Amino acid sequence: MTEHADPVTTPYRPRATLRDVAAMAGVSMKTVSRVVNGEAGVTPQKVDAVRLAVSRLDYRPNVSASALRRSSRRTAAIGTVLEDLANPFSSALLRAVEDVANEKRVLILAGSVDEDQQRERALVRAFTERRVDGLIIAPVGEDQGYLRTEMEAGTPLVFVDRQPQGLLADCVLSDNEAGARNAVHQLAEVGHRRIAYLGDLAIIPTAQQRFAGYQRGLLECGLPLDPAHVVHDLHTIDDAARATTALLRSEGAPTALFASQNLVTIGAITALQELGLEQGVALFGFDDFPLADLLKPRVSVVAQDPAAMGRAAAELLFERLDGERDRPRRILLPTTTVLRGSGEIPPGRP
Amino acid sequence: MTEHADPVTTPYRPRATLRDVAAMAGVSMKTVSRVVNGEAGVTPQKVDAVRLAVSRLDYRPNVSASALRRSSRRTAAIGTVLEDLANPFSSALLRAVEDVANEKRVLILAGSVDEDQQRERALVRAFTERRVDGLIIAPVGEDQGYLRTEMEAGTPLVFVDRQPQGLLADCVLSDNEAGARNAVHQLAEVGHRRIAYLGDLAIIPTAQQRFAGYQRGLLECGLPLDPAHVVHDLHTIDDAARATTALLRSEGAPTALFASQNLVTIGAITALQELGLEQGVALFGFDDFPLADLLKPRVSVVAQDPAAMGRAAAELLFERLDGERDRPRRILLPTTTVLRGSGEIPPGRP
DNA sequence: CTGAAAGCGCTTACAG
DNA sequence: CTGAAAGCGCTTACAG
Repeated sequence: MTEHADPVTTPYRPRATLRDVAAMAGVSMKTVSRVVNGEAGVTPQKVDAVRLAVSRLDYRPNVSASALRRSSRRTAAIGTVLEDLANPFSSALLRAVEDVANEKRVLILAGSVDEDQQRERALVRAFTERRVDGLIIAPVGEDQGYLRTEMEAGTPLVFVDRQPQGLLADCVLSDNEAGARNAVHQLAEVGHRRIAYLGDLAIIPTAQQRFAGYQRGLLECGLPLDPAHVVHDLHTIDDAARATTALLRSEGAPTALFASQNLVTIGAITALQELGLEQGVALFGFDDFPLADLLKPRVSVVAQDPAAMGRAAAELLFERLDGERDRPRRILLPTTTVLRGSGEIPPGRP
Repeated sequence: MTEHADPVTTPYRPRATLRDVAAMAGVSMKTVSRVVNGEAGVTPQKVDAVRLAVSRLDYRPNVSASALRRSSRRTAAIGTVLEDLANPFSSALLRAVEDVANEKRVLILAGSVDEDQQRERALVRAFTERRVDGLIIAPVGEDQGYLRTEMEAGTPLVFVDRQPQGLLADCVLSDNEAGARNAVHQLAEVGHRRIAYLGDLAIIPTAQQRFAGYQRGLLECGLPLDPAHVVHDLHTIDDAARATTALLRSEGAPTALFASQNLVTIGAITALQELGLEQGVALFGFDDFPLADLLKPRVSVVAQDPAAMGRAAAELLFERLDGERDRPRRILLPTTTVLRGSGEIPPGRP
């Protein structure tokens, strides 16, 4: 009992085990196991004795130990690998995953990758070494083939936001291209002919899709693609603000801006406000954000639904855990064009 | 090998174990264990043989199984219990915890309690049943005494945002009272004498502290506390907007508003904009929020630093895990008064 | 330097 | 209805 006592500091009181409960209740470990797991076929008398001992010892079963021995081998935990737990997109997605998992009494291990391939692999490895029952991943690496063994071992994998490469697996995506295209159509309809593209890192697949949608939109509207109006690789608010300022001060400045992502949109707004042009230049953002409708002008956006993505991904995952063995599914969620004002500003006079 | 084969669907390929690696490498399990854990004293020849087998079998050690046997009993995972993983405060805090934990190669189990005591206990129980190495908790329950056994068993506990009740443990708090008091002083300095309080659920300890700060501020500035200007129990944007509208339409309406929380501030802004009063009524919010400085007027706030809270909490926790056995510490983080414009609007003429 | 035996906390597969 | 023995995947504590 006191074998682990530390001579220097107060010893910790070791946690009670199944064996301790059995000893106190005067039954076998197997009987305690039955009671704790709610199995039928135990005398009410013994059930009471076990319950009493459990509560006296404040016994907490060791779920890891039981998972180790159980035939299902389930740990009742899933891993969620996201871009950045602090950003609104990732955190809304995570919360939706949590809500679905919670109904199944499953816990969430979560981590941020920050656009770093190494980190993606390190997190996945750490999660699989804990034998999570499944993984939801917003992939950043260029190849997810390293997950093949994991899939073959029966761990369901669902990718969100971006498609996996080098691996066939379930995924849940936003229709990035259609969303961007719609924004361009909307701006063209108001009369814009010089619509700039402000894009995130060009290596990001979703950024590529949004750029493709921008190009298609221009084409469909009979507008030329002006390379001077295309800026890639904006990853922070400051990046975007600087690029916007430069663009608007240039010869033949655009009359409308399409910002391919949250932070880029905010950077563009910052620049527009500094230049006093927020009512004079149209702006469309990809991704909605809190307070977009309290700004002046209110900000028009192509909205994704991160909560719906998280929910869909979690539901796919749990279907797999329930035995669904169909071929990989690909869920494409539509975006919503939200007209609030900034996207409807007409072109000014040249 | 094929004992678990399922006749109906493709069988999963069972994951390789230490035993499999040992067999393939032609060494004992103990030797594989040594290599995998980087222990010295193994012939380079055998190290190579083991490494080869590990990579051929794509062997992933089972961390739960090893934790079960290890004397330290560490699982290299901590639990984080927060209000709502989707809100900016919780998610910024979580991300900071993650960054500290990541350096220690420790994973995060996370969950939301949504102001629900039952959920707090259920999450804590689920985490402890997985034998997390420590817990960071933003408590909502009125009593955390149920965690005593856990503490005695040696699991470090750090509370954030709110103080634990019925339990002495480390905690990291914002100085809510001082922050609210400072806001009132600021508003009074500009000339306001009728400053309304818009508060969150009165049962929330931090709301109580902010209300106390509001009262103290009024007292110190020689202003009367007008019960008609105090509204409690606003928990959503809509609640706050409605209350603000009612307040501003009433006889002897306030000339300044103190909003005790994020969503309440946003609700107040919504109402002010609808009434066209955003430039005529002063507003101070507790808690900063993204875009506060892009609104018109820019929103003055008492800023907390959720990332600093998360970092401090995680650092406390890891100090405990490193053996620190001092008495519980209480870290009180100061707030920052950020003057942006809305808090400096002077009172209009009555 | 290496490995056989025992055991972490629990469940399985039996036998009674 | 109940329990003794074996074993999940790994590390400990030894012995050689």
